[in-house]
Amino acid sequence: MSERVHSSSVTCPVARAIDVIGDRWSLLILRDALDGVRRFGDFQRSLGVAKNILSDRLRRLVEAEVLVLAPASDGSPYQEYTLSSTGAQLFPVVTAIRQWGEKNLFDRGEPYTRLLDTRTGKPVPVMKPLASDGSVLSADNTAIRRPG
Amino acid sequence: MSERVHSSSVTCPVARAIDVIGDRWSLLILRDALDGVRRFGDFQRSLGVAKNILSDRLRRLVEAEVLVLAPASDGSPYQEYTLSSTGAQLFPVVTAIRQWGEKNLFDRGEPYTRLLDTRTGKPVPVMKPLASDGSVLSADNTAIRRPG
DNA sequence: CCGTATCCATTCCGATACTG
DNA sequence: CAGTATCGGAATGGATACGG
Repeated sequence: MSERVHSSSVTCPVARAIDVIGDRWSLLILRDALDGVRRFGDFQRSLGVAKNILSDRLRRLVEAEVLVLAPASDGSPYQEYTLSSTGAQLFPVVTAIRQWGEKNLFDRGEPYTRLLDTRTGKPVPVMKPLASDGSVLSADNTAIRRPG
Repeated sequence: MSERVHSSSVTCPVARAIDVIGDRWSLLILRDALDGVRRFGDFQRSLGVAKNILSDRLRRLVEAEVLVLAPASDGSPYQEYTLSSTGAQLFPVVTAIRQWGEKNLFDRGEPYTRLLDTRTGKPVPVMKPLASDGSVLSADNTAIRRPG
């Protein structure tokens, strides 16, 4: 069911983009994918989402060609969900969201996690800097955020 | 009902941000708000959303302090939904989404609308440039996109 | 381990009617 | 014009149970 290939006839790029990634789980999946998560089970554990929902969202993202199913990478006989070049270009989107959240949704000194450590797979807690006066955060998102 | 002031105990800035703006209608409302839309009826016509839904989303955004209810601005005896400073900082988010959509969700030569003309209130159709080789779009979102 | 299928509760959405 | 109230259908979400 639901044969809609491209977002109907929406001519607004924002609206069309939202049809693809403007969903809670899809956005969270992308966040993880951009941090290197590739396996079904890893997404599932990271997000704590029901498997049927995860399955549905992953399928949608693959259909939208944001994710691509690749044969494997380690020994496992399964497939991985990797970012397509289109999907990789969502980095600025997720980064902008993250920066807005860091700056506006946390109190001073309140700890937050910045993605997962690419090595250990564990969240990396950091502190919102207590810097008193004029905040230094620029409005763009060019700063590299990867810990390593 | 629903007394959640801040997103439960989520420590990921992306997740917390998504709880506020990661909804289809909220994102679309923000898109319009960032282009100067302020009145209930204008949002309603622009989005084509049911009034009860719009009412709900606007209320949420006000509660989250992304939007602020201001007494008026023209003669009308009603209130307006204006962006708070926090809300205004979502510009990079919407811009990043728009750029991704423009670049990846439209065919070459396919027309799309870039927000609304701030004067006339009508959508401004533009063409995706046919530029052949290496795309110039940088990975950041610092470029100003306003037509005028 | 990687999914799919099914059941059930909750939420979301749109249309409509109604108030000030 | 700016909402609120209500109602029914659709989609979503979680928890299993099941099969490759």
